[in-house]
Amino acid sequence: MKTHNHLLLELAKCVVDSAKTLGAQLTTEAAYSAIVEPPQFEMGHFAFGCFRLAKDMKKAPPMIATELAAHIKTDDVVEKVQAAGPYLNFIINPKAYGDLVIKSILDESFFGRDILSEKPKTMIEYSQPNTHKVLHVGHMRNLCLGNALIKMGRSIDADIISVTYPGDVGTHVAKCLWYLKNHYTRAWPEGSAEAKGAWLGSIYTLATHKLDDELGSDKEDENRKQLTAILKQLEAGSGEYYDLWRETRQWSLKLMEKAYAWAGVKFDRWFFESEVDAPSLKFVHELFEQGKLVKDQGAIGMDLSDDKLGFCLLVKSDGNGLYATKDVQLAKVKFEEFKVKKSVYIVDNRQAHHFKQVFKVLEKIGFEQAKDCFHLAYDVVELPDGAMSSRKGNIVPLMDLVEQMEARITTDYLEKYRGQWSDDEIKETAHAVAGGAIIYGMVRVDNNRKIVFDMDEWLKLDGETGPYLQYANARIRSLVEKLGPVSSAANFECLKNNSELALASKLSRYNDVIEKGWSDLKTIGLCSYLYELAKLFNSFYVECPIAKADSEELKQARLALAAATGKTLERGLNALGISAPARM
RNA sequence: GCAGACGUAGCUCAGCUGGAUAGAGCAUCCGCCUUCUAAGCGGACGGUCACAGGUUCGAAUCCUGUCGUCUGCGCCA
Repeated sequence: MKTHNHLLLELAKCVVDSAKTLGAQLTTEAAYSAIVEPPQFEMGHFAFGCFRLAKDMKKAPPMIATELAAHIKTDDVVEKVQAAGPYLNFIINPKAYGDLVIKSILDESFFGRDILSEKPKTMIEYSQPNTHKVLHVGHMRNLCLGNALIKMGRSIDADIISVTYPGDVGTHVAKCLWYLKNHYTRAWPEGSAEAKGAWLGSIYTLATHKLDDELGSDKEDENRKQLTAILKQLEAGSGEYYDLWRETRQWSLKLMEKAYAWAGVKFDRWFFESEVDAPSLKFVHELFEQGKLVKDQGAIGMDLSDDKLGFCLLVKSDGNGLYATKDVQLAKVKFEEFKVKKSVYIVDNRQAHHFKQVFKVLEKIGFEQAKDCFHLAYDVVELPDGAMSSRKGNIVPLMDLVEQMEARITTDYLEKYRGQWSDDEIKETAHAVAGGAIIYGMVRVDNNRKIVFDMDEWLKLDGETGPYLQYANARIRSLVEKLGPVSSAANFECLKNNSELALASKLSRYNDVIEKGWSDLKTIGLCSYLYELAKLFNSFYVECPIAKADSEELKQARLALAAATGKTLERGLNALGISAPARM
């Protein structure tokens, strides 16, 4: 493990030295990783729990803590050390916060530290929306989660390729085109491609309704025949439906691009289902000929019942492939063409069984990278009245949410600046704040927990929200602008107030949080951290005036602390995919 | 039936590779803008951590079982 936190490293060395005088062996790494934060800051800024040492030393932890404390001298880093039960509590010298934390944040060396011990080439696949369907808030969770993880990873120099995998072929496309051509009587809309993309989603909904309604009627048979004929044309790559597909597909993709642009998401590579479709069948047939797959009831697949995964179907009895077929092919491309070592799939948890099967198949056909394939499952977004479905007609289209959010932010908060700020800035700020609210809302909940999307709740911007973090940052920007320039040569020893020290202490943890978030592939830790940081700042802001500080040196130290907080907040927000407006 | 996820305050959620008195936000109530941005700050109220056993010096956290909710389990994606 890398001991990149300089402050914790100093404390760890202290503990090791002290333990040595007592005759106990302890590695620096072990000491480093055993340092925690006490429940209350007043008790100490950091603490070392003596439970591990208790076994080696054959003494009770409180006794060890007392003995360790007696052998630690205070210095530029440790201002005070005291045993409290089984813990050794450290109070850090403000000078150390200045030297080891604030200064390095201000010159940004803090953020450039070498944190990861391993950097395998990692592909992260996320955002797999279907063309010809509605792009709704449910898709936003996947998008925000993937983008945040990639931003976090890249901020500490992880080697990542980001890819998306839109579903541009399949029965859903056929249904949409079928309705459009045969049953849509009104004029097609004019306007932008992305607007037509959104309209296309509504056509798909109409199509499913009609097909459902006619199920069991005399039309059912004819409908099925028409859909099959459409699919044939799409497969053959010619015909009126193929031409229509090419045109309409483009509209949906434009809508996706608009959503991605809004969220600030960029992909290194777009994989389309249509491009892996044919090769996947070819590949699976090769595997069958090599004897790696079996035929059963006219279909081809792999029997995984020994692994308690059932039968993985790869070619249907009608000769067509399935979802799993394409995923096997796509994985092959990822391994062979992109040479990835690790492969992460961000897909909702209903696909857990599917991916277990796919990864097992990959392993059995000889891809040893299969063991480094990981399905990052997350639970879905629901509405208060249940799961989102076009059938129930309870879908919140993504851009509806965005527009409502931006409108609300403008009227409630930004209109007062009209005339004072440019119209562009108001618009950009509304965009940034809406992004903060939506993205933070999506990534602050742990992956395996369902999100119930309640529009009214989301439009409120108090409490633990993205805008709360952005607001703290905007306050800092304003402070620095009014009271700057910021000097990192300030005398930090005059920071004595706990609200100053707690803030500095929290700053020191930033890299630890990012590292853990990336290694766990979770965003929640960073969300909580930034919220706590902003909260500590807001308390500090109220308790510790900067402009009217008792002395010039205190003013400078506080200003530097505030500026360092701002840099960290901005950095952290960006690592979640959230932008930090200069004022709001 | 089998498998997986979840069950913590009225509501939404943190905390979970065992460790100090279980924490936030929302809602409700009480304070704070002539002073650096009130999208803010301070305080009050609110909990048999689903239940029952077990492991341990110590369990919301680990194990087993029960109950409840959700999801998945061969020709959809």
